[in-house]
Amino acid sequence: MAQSDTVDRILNAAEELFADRGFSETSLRMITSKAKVNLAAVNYHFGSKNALIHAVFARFLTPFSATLEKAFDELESKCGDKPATLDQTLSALTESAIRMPQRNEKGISIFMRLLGLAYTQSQGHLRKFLEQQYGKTFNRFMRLLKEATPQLSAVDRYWRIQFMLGATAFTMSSSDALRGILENKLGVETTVQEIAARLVPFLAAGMQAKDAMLVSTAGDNTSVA
Amino acid sequence: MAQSDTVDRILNAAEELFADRGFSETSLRMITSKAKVNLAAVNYHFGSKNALIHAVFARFLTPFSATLEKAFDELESKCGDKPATLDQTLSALTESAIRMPQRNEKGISIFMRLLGLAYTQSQGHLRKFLEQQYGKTFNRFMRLLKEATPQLSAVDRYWRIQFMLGATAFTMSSSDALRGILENKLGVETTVQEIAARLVPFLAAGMQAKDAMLVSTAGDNTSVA
DNA sequence: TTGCCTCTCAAACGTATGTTTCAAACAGGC
DNA sequence: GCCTGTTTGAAACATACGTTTGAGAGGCAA
Repeated sequence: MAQSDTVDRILNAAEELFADRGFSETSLRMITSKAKVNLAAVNYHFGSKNALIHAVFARFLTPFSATLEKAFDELESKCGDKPATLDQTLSALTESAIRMPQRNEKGISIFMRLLGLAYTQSQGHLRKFLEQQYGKTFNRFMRLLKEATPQLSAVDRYWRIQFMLGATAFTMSSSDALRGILENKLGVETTVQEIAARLVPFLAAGMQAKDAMLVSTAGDNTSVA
Repeated sequence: MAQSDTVDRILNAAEELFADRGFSETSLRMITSKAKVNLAAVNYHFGSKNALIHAVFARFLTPFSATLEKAFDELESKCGDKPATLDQTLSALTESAIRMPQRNEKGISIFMRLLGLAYTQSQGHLRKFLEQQYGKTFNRFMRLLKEATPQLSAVDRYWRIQFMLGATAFTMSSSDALRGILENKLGVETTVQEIAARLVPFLAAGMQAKDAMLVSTAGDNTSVA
């Protein structure tokens, strides 16, 4: 009983503190005092701070990538040999995220912020870990995106995927702060589910925008459907 | 001669290292050794590490916000009492950024990445500094965006602006790396100007996307006007 | 020259970090 | 009971950090 209890308490505390303050700004002493365990417990159970970071991600990402693979399986079998649409592909992603069993009400938002930090904050070891652990699923998602946007040139698709990733990672990485601002300014509360529901149509519209490469400053319209 | 030389070398080194590694991950010793100046020079000339961070931002943002204010002046006088379009507003921004005199070829991309870090990394002091220093210009930009998208609710507009900022900051921040990948994979060269030209229609399409809020996963919807 | 002010330099300071150590407490099988 | 392997605890370790100190170098006016 002692073992798993300590490990979980460390993971819970670390997850929350990392999401709040980033990785380098969170010390092991903050984590262990929040978790009410001894300082040495982290190195005893995980080996190092970096390994703890990996464990925090693995605890969420391993079941999530399994769920996502299943969702992709269903999507592909449902579509037969037709390619899935862009909306279907993006929705498979967001719905898998939302349906994950959550430890508490903040579960998703904490983890979205962590993912954003992982992408933004240049932690070499983390990126390597995520890539070799979950790269396969990520590449499958990219393939689906490609099949869903056959009208785009490879170059256009490449850049627009970067735009999508940017909007997502950036928003999620600061979503707590943004939500706070929104509540103060407009008096509205927003859940992560709602943000995702707003993000998907934004991204889908952007991905399918008509090219306006030749329109420069002086000119006028960019036709958008 | 000694003075300005040291100050500039510190600023140049700090700018590059911050963009590469983030603020907390960059030590004063890294900065001073890259700049080939004494460690104490930072505290002598700037007072503290935080003040150095502010100075790095101010060196770029102060002339940029002046350029931007001028661009907005021209835009508003050109449009008379009609509101400027979304494309015009976004283009005023990107063109002002592109036209800024740059210290070197990496100028823009480095600074875009810094802006992204400032937003993502929870450095309270930085956010306060930027807000009180350049909040006026930022609010003017927000007002233009508001007038350019009267069809959006305040909440929708708020989130979509966050998505735009994310896509922009994220893409620009790593545009050097992304450009390299693109050249290797597809054999195409891309300039920052071309990326901006691709980004603007993507953003404009996203901003003007039809809402799909009622498409929800399981049961409940999230009512937001 | 002398005096003054600005700037540089090497060294040190105090603090916080990740990690290690080793003894004590605890569990379960014999 | 005793023994064995696992887990906790308080303390210390080595290192890196931002910052401060005080001596001295250099330029410039009187």
